[in-house]
Amino acid sequence: MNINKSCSNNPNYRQQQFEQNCPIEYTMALIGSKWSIAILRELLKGDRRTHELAEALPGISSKTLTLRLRTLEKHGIIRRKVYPEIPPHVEYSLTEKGRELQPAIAILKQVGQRLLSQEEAFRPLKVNSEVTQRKEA
Amino acid sequence: MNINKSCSNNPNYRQQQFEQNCPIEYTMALIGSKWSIAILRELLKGDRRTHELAEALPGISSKTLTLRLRTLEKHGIIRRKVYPEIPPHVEYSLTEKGRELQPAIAILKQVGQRLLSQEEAFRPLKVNSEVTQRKEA
DNA sequence: CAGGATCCCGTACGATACTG
DNA sequence: CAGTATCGTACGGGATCCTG
Repeated sequence: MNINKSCSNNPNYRQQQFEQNCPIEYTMALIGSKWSIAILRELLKGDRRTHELAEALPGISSKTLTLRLRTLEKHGIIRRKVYPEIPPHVEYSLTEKGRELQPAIAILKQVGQRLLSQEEAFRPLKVNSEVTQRKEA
Repeated sequence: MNINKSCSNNPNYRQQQFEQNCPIEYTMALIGSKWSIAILRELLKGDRRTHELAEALPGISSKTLTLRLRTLEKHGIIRRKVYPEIPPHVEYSLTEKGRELQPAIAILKQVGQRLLSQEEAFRPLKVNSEVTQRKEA
């Protein structure tokens, strides 16, 4: 596991350029930016036109939407189909490769649920640094 | 699944403050920032002193390291033990809650490996937008 | 309708000191 | 050794306007 070493001392973390070697960084580059997962979740439900995505993701800016879509496309995660009509018609769909992200997204959700429930249960949520006596003394 | 709706139109994504409801956002708040996973992976190997972490994570600044550690601690992911000695001695360890992040990290790695191998296999890596004829016509 | 071009801002992170 | 304080920067992302 050379991941700790090679992974994160990388200024371009979560950018188009990443360490090229670290699988974790690669995944994070795909799903780590703000709207990526939301877009992917939407496309997991089915193909979507641009404005359908925009409407399903209230708050996203058109700039960010296209930027994320371009990046995902670049990595072969989604496919972009242009129907040369007027008005324009563009449809996005997940590729097979893109569907492989689903388990990752699912786990992120599962783990989050478990951790959230624990957070509610104990309600510490504040720094509870312990001061301990010397280890051996 | 109200996640798309509630999840990501949130300006504080991946910050200490998050939507409080979305599990995915919560997980991303924990592991989404640059050095989080690297730190967690190191602590998964065993308890670590501050400088041990710093040395294992070449490139991280002391500021960022402590910031990440504080955040993780705040969420009950790690534990901070202070041995009041001179020179100071602080030791970090994963909590039980923190260990639950391991499967997520593992999946991120697995998925990344699979996707990376496909990337090498096909080497498209460029935008290959298709222009298609009208759907029905 | 899809999306490019600008302008702007918050902030996460790095570099570099400096303390107890 | 562990951590804070300060300063500077890059960049992700929002808002707005504009085009084919």
